[in-house]
Amino acid sequence: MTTATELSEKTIERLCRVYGYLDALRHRGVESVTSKELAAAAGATHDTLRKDLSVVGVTGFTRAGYPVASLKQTLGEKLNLTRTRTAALVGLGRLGTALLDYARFSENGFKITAAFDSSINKIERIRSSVDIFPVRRLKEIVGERRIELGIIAVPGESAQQVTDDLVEAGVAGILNFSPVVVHTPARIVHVDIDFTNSLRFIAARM
Amino acid sequence: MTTATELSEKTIERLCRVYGYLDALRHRGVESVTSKELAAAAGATHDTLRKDLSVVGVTGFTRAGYPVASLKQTLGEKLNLTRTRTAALVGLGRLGTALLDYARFSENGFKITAAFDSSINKIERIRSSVDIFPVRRLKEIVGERRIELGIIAVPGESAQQVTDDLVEAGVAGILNFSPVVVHTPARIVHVDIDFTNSLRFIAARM
DNA sequence: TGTTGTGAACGAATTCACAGCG
DNA sequence: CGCTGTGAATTCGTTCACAACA
Repeated sequence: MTTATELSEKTIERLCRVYGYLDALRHRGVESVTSKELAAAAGATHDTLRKDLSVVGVTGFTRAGYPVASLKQTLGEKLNLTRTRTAALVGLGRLGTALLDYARFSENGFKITAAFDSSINKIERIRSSVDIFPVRRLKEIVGERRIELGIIAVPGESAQQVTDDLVEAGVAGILNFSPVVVHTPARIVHVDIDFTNSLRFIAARM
Repeated sequence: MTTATELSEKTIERLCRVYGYLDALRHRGVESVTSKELAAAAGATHDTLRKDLSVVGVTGFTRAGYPVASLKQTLGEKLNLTRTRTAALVGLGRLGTALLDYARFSENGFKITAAFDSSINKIERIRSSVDIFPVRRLKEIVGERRIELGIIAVPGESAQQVTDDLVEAGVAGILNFSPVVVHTPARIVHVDIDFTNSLRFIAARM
């Protein structure tokens, strides 16, 4: 049943985007959508996107597009996106606090259930419904609460240390906003997002 | 001289990371570095990274690593990263204001010279050294000031409109933080960063 | 020995081309 | 006719293997 056909990273990324787009369509009351439109929303061609869909077993809609609701449901199951995930946020600088109440996380099944900073000052000052702790309690709290994801918004100097602590505490995934590439054991999935590097990339190509 | 050997996107991305890492090494006073270390900093293997370097003509260091300073210089020239670029920031919500004084931008040759929001309220409230304007003046200001880059931090609903305006005003590159994939003419280089989708991607893989 | 440089082999991903369905 | 589904061809990128150098 669960065809663990090892989806490629690119395929997963595109299908995740499609999933989000289908959600938006559903809210707008749209019932049917073509591969071409989905491709545009995912930033791909329709060939590629249909191939992605066929890889996860979505097939048989050989008429005029895919039904929004059921496709979303199917993708949600295939990508394991139906369950809400808990996350720990580390670093409450400007970016961290912006992420702390980034509404789109909670609207899409990601719930930040603990946040950490090294400055007692900040911990006391920030008003939030999320529990905030000093970073030295990271391993303890993340472990106890069985938090699944780590979101890193600390300076580059401490990013690898925070990564190691999160891994030791048992998270399965890490989203790293610091400007260094962090390293994890192979079983941990992580993504590095470096704003400055994205600007460099753009500058180098223009 | 300028071997426009059409670098691949992956190569550019990695070399940009290397460039940033070399800068950090230089500040730490390190003078020499191996391809292995550069590869780790870029999240790649040393084979791949050496191939990247050879593509931009960096070769001939067949002994014990590359000299930090001169390699940084060379990459800076090859990637066109030596000149400071101006950027316009659109959207001053939580993320936008965080980006407004993200120190790493200015430290790395990117200067936000104008910011825009649709809310007069916010425009008046935010204290910043950057000039802030109502978004309806975007085309006018970006055009006049010949701003090169656009950074989008508005909700998904307005992202494509803002994109179109930026393109019309003449920017050459766009960094889009909204949760939709925006579309531009082929001559414009743009990258879409969708936090929620990155979390989805991680969740789907764990 | 440890490191660079590079052609050759390999593998992955996209695009092409076309059959089939409504 | 427009859309889906999929094998084949092609392009692209990485890894391998090894020579050369210090």
